[in-house]
Amino acid sequence: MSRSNPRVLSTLERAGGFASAQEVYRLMQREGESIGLTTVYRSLQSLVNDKIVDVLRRDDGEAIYRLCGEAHHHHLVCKSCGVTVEIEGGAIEKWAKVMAEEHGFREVGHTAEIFGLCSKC
Amino acid sequence: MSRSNPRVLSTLERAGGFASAQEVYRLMQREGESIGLTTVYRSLQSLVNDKIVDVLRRDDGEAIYRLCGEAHHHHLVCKSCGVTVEIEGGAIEKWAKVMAEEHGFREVGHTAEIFGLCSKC
DNA sequence: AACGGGAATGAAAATCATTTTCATTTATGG
DNA sequence: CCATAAATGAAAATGATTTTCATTCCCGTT
Repeated sequence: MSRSNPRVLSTLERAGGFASAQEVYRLMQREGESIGLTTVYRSLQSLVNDKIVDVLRRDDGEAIYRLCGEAHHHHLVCKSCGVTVEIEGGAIEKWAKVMAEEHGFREVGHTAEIFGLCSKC
Repeated sequence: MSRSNPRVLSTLERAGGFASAQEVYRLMQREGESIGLTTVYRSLQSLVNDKIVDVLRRDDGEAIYRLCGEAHHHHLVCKSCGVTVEIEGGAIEKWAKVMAEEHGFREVGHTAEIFGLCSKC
């Protein structure tokens, strides 16, 4: 087995929110870090095993990672120009928790996004 | 554009529950149907566009499809075994609408999914 | 300092689902 | 019939992820 390279975790932190393995890798390259893609994948896997990061899937199937317990937010995205607003999801948090309990689910997380046309578009 | 090959839909129905494109393809082959993998993918995409089938992701990132219920709903998905429960999203509908209005967005839609471990896993 | 063994690393190849390309076949209306 | 668009599928391309494997690094022991 292999343990996580600390620079990977630190980069994921710095990325804020979700990032895919490829994105973490590109980010590290851009910042001049010398690291292999393989090591990024291995480190992220290890962090997931250790429950230090969560893993989700984007619509296109790419795996995205984020720090566990990191205060998360949701997005309001414009379909046309792509502008994004971070929003609070208080109601959602509650809804997710209630729904999960109702059906006997544990260790629940959730995703939610709102998309539409912003005032300019 | 292309329309859905009816045999694909019929096979997906017969599969019951979720099936991936590859599985639908293999199933059709086993049943002696002559069809190309490309056509299976195209048909499934088309069915998704037409909101006739839902698409989700397995843990390994493979896309899985199944016939869609009628009403707008959200999903509670088990990360481990993939079992899925359709749930009402009253709170979410309201939340999405309020948030959108607050930021001047129009023509809004939303996505929301809850995932966790079901009682059996 | 030299040695040895296990862990970590990363380049390159392998895998696998999915998409794209493109030439061919099929269906359809005029 | 002909023309033209739609459908089809084999093969190649794509892209994320995993595997392989040779090399390097680390660390405690002689």
